[in-house]
Amino acid sequence: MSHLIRKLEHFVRLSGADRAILGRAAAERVRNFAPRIDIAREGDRPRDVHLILAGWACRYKQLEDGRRQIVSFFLPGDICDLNVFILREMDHSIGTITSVTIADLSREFFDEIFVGHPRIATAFWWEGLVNSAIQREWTMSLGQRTASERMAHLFCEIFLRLRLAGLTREDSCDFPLTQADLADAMGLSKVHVNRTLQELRSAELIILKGKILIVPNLEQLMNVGLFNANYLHIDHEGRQLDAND
Amino acid sequence: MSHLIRKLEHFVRLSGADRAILGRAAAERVRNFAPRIDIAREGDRPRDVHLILAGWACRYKQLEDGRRQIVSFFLPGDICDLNVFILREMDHSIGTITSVTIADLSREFFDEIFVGHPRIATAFWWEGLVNSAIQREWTMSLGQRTASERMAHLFCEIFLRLRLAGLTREDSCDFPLTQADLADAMGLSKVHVNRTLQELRSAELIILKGKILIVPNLEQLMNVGLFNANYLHIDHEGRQLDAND
DNA sequence: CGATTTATTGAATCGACTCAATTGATGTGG
DNA sequence: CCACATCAATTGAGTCGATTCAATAAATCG
Repeated sequence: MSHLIRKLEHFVRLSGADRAILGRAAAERVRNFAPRIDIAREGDRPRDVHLILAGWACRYKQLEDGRRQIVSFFLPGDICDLNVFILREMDHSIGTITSVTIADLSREFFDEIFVGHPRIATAFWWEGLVNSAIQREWTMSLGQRTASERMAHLFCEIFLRLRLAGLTREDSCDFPLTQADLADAMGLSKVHVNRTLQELRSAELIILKGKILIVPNLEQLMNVGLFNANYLHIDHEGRQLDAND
Repeated sequence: MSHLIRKLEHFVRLSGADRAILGRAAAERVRNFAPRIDIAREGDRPRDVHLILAGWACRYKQLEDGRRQIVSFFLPGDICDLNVFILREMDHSIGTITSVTIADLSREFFDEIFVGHPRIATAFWWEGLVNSAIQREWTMSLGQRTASERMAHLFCEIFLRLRLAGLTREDSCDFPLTQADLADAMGLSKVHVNRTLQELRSAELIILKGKILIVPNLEQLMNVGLFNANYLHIDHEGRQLDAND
């Protein structure tokens, strides 16, 4: 939960009461999943909105012949689409990467938020808009960036998103993705991911070993990935809505 | 306006009053744009939510070195992100393809909808969720589909979206995109788009000439594009919210 | 510790790209 | 309404980024 609050507070400052409501909602229906398990499958009826409390997960889609694309990653503090439950069926699957803890948030919780807690509501809107922007940026990456630019870009994005959630050290963070995961996310073959990683490593842009990523020089990596952080909208803009305590 | 209503009614049946409200909102602040003009630019402060009344537009992003990616198309009846105005600046540009007529919808209009008109609010939510799903599907296309699959898929998507808005004849529709537009949208070179089109044409999957697209056999085209319409969520699911008149 | 997954390397191939030139449309002003 | 200018579409040839297939090395896990 703290990861969500930490993230949202980059946009809107919440009151103690706001934080308490979020804390309660996230403590109610908590579930744990093993690594490499589906939380939801394409075709399922969406019931609740999931909040990731701990661990990494992803959305993915698959073609009949097995080709698989990871369309987004869920990091701690991320929420899947607000209001999904108005749809009849999932158009994609959600699977875990590591072991994952989620909280299921009910329709009623959101009804309550949207009528009585405008600051949280605004923060949720912001979260959703940023997720859309991330999806657009992935479209950009897949369409225009070369393999190494694309990888560098993804490393920047994940590093910054983790930092917002308070999940980085100085210049390092956990990084549990396998090269196969990276391949599925970047639309590249495993072999080429491997070679591209070697390239980034020998340029001393990243150190990636034992599920830990070190970014010695973020600015440099951003340059290589043609990374512009504007799409993450990390400006404290909700000021007019700030709580006073 | 009628295109928006027509589209939304695939999900929620609206009342006469609902339709009237939408009609009024869309008549208030109407603007016209010439073809190949920017409606909004990356970096601008977002002021209003735009509703496309007529014509085709697109969102696009550009890298410093000029590489350009169209990340989505706007067709008549489409709305750009709800609540964009809470963000400080645009992370992408919006440009016209043809001449375009838009209506600017204000913050106040949405406040009114979300408190007093739950059916419209639900329909807007649905619209937004479908747009997210479309963006994910583009990620899938760019990451996994081959050039010809990708093109076939796009033709299917556009044809179906236009049909929802009431903008197709039997098996044909307007199609004002140039091969350069297609290239920017599909992450391919112009030359390769040209060759891929020839391939689809000689397989008699499409007839594309003079800005008119004919799809002689949609089912066949869907097979080639590995197209599954589930992501458009065109099931009349909001039934419980239907108006009675 | 063996078993399985993950990472690495080499070689051959192919899909898509670039460059460059040509043909065909479209549109505008005189 | 034609002539010219511009933009859009097409074709050919050579190249390159990324792929596939296959084998090996290194981690990780029960």
